[in-house]
Amino acid sequence: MKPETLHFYDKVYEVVRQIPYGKVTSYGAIANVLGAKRSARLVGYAMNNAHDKNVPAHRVVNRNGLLTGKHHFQGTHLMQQLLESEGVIVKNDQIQNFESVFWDPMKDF
DNA sequence: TCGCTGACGTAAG
DNA sequence: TCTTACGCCAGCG
Repeated sequence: MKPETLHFYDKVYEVVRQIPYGKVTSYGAIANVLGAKRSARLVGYAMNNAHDKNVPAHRVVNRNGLLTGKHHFQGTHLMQQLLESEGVIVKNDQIQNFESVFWDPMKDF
């Protein structure tokens, strides 16, 4: 399901909400699903607004599995805490076993 | 209304 | 192999 009538940001929110428990994905993967591989930035920037959108932004990391957006969370390690509570191992802002917990949005579409 | 900025990713030098 | 530059779109001074 890919609502193309919505704005790019809204599309991002839709995809992020599809991320299952205990899984994570990358900005680039989301951008790719939206058909704009080069718009990975927008995905990240969209997350900035996602704070008020009921979106699990903590499940979205960059391509390296790095928690680049953790600064935007309340607590210093809130993002890490959330991920770990879901079974995702995080160390030094870096997701361990990234390939194991990585969820490809393409599969759901 | 115009311009700057912002959770990334890829290509090229 | 490492560093630099560019593209994408929306929100907010």
